[in-house]
Amino acid sequence: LFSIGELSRITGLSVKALRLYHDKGLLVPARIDPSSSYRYYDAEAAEEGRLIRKLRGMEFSLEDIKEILGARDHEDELVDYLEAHKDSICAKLSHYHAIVRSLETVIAYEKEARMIADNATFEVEEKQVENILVAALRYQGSYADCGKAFARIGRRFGRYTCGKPMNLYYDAEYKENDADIESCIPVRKGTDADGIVVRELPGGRCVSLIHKGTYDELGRSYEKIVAYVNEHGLQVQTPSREIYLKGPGMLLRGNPKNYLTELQLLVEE
Amino acid sequence: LFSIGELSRITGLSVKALRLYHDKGLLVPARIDPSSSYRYYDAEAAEEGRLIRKLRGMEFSLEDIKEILGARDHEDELVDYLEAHKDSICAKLSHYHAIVRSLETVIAYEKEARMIADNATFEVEEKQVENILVAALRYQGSYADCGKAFARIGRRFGRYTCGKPMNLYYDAEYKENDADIESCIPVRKGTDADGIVVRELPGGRCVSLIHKGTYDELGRSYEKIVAYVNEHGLQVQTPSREIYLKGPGMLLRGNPKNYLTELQLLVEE
DNA sequence: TTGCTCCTCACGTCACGTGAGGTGGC
DNA sequence: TTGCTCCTCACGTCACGTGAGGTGGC
Repeated sequence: LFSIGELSRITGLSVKALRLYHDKGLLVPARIDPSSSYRYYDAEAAEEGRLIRKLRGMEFSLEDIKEILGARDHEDELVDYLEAHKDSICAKLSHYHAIVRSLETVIAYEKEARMIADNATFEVEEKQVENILVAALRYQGSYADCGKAFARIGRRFGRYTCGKPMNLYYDAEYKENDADIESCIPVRKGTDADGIVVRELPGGRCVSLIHKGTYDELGRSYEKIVAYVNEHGLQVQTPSREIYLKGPGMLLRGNPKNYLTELQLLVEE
Repeated sequence: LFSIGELSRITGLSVKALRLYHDKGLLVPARIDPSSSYRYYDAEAAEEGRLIRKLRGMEFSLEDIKEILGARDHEDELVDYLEAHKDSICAKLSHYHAIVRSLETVIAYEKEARMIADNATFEVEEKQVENILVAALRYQGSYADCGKAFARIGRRFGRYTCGKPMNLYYDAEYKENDADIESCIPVRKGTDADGIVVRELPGGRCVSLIHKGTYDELGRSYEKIVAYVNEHGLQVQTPSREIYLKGPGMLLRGNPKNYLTELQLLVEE
């Protein structure tokens, strides 16, 4: 016969657990010393204990285990238990998969933003931009409306997106309200749907400046980029672009001081 | 301002949860009516609530969430939290994967046994058996020793096994002790190791009987098969084979009355 | 008065872990 | 006496859910 401590070492179950299993009638000692109340277990209990440990390792509840031990002899029932349990574990698996995927998305977004911030000069630069395919929604409104627009595009084209969201501004000057805005998200493919147009934005020579900070302060960066354009006698095309490299994420809002926005003015070659 | 019920509907969090979050300082009402103690929340709280719900959906603990909300502005910290959490979820994923795999193994074993039982006639039959590659351990001992032998082979060749374990008996008559036994498990491939020999068992014409029940009762089935052999004037080869189609599984012992054991006597063509 | 929303305790869940305080034999 | 193993409460964990019993305004 084994004392509780010995059984614990044999089975790998804690003494506390063994006492609990006794209380619950899962694993009952062969003998209990009447004077000391010491529990003594037999070899069969050791086997049972090992089995219980395996089942606990598979996250069966104590209640389930009791049923399984009780239904020892009826194998169809056992298989049903196992299958039901397998299904519930599979459900957890896909749940955790989904969590990992969204965590990875968020982490990748943050790391990319860090990369961009580390490599940016925050000075006006000239560069070539490629043609890009986007899903686009054009409307009259204020900057504040673009959140809803991006959400709407995201819902339709979420699985095809392949770049940062951007706004195109068609007005020559800044307008608080009733601005002519086109909100775009780059996509790999897609067809027009729900008022959203899939089209190719033409690339070309462009003047670019990455702005770091809140959107309120964008004006200063616009000043800088316009000054550059004038200084170099460049001919600016409409629309201008604002690319939201890092903004309030889908999950975390982040610190607005770290928001990154690229201003792009396409110019005549 | 929203009442707690309204906020609950907006955020999808239960009223009980919202009260708890208030107690824990996670989501504090904008105003508390002094006379009625009613909680009133503002629009910002609604945003917070939605965020908390997302984070809870990702199985962050309330404590984690408090830290995350507190570290809102320090993005490196946030990313660290997310990555740590991702790692812990990935650990769970692989744990659950392992559980599903072992459940599937057990379920498949039970279902196969059911299939065999359903298709078996439990009468003596003649058939051809193929050559099979096995990992084999030969020893002098009693039937009771074969459990250890199979365990030892399983440890070495577990990943290559592709069939039911079997014993070969080299003695002409039954011996309780000091029997000459070879315990084998079919394998896809493998090389000799640890005293275990990988070799090909020759096939051929054989007389077979599937025995249902405990091992104690095997004698009766042996009687039956020997009677058949004699009746048909067949020449039996040594060793005889016992194939354990269904026995005490690795997890569940099952009902010994449902154990299935195939007796095979190879005979001269 | 009835129905609705809100309130505050207090207790339950699940499988133990963590003491506290005590016993019994070497 | 000290150290070890065992015992029995009682309480904590985590994020709520489930009442019970009561309030306040329509």
